[in-house]
Amino acid sequence: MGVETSLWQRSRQAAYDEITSIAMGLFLDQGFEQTTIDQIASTAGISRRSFFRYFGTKEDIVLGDLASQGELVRAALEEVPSTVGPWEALREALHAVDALAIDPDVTMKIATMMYGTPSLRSRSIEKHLHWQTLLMPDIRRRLGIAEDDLADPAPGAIVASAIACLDAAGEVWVRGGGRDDLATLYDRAVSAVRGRS
Amino acid sequence: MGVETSLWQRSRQAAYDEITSIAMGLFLDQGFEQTTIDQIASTAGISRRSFFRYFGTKEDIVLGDLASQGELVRAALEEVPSTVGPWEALREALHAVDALAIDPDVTMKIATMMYGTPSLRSRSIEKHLHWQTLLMPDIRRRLGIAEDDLADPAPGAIVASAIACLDAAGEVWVRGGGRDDLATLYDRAVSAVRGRS
DNA sequence: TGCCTCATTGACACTCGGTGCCAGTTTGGC
DNA sequence: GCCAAACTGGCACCGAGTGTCAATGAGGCA
Repeated sequence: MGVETSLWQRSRQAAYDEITSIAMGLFLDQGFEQTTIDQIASTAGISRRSFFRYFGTKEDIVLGDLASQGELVRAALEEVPSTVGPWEALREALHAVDALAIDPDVTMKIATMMYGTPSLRSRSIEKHLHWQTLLMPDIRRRLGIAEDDLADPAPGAIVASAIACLDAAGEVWVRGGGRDDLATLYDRAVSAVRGRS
Repeated sequence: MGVETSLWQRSRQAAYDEITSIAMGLFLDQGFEQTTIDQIASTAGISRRSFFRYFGTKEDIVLGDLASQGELVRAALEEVPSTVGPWEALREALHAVDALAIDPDVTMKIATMMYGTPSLRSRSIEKHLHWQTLLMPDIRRRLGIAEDDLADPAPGAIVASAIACLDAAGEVWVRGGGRDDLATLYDRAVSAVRGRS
């Protein structure tokens, strides 16, 4: 019962958004590692301690959405009819993320920063690992493997490979300055992996 | 000129090995995150500061070898005749790592720790990412792609997928308590990814 | 044997990310 | 207008990692 988004939740969200945008500005301006949390907090006008009530880690400012995006991909994946094969289904599902790219210029800057900052890169991999666990059950189902059969490496391997393809495509996309289309690069990566020309 | 392994280098190596073994003992005993560097240092009878002259990070104690193993795999990969396709060649090359497993019991414990400790897991993935850059040139050659053509996501995708398969296989191997053969699991993962049966 | 040199070492101080705790303040509900 | 619950800021604290510097110890050389 009651409204889902209480007044409190909304103002909290507003603060969250503002901190994010301020921090992002600092990151893009002077680099991720060169920006300290004290700086972010004081710029945002909050205490250092309060910052950690909004974000668990510094990396979460950049990657915070990634966790929820994982849920999004999972939802999209389960929308795909169960007759569709794993690869095709994953292709569909991963397109859900694609739809979020708002400003391509900013996206490019963030992506460049991510590929160039070790701690960010490693955290993003961790998040992708989490995607893997989210998507695996569905793929396992598509392969006709029992829910509780954890002895088959196939589902994990397929999901991990698909994500690896996305990653490889992303890297080329960044290196190319965003000239190519990410979806096209992804398809090319997948067909290379699967052997089909 | 002169002997490669000076007396000094050798004693340093001995100290390195001893610290590693002491730290590993503590890790396996009380967990990675529960073990502090101060504890390692004092147990090993060195100062905290000296510890960081042997290891850049805490994770490097566990994963230090992984970097050099990457070189090993690269060397093994380049041994494989250039007529052999990328997947088969990678299969051969990755077996080079397999040969290092000395004590299967200890290997199992370390692997379990690695898959169960977030920071270790992400660091190990980072190292694997480094493998990727090492192995890509050879695979690019095998695919008949020009050295300077970086616009094709294929080589990176294939290498990353192969490593992802190894990772997925490793996870299942650990979960299964080492009952299955890692090489077999890897093969199964790869064939699942490539669509063959 | 004694000296010179240079790498290694330990100690101290410091930065930065992250957490636990507590007391004060704001906010929503009644 | 009051009460309880949640938010806030400040403080102390921990652990990882780095810079600096003085002391020490071993090897080379006369």
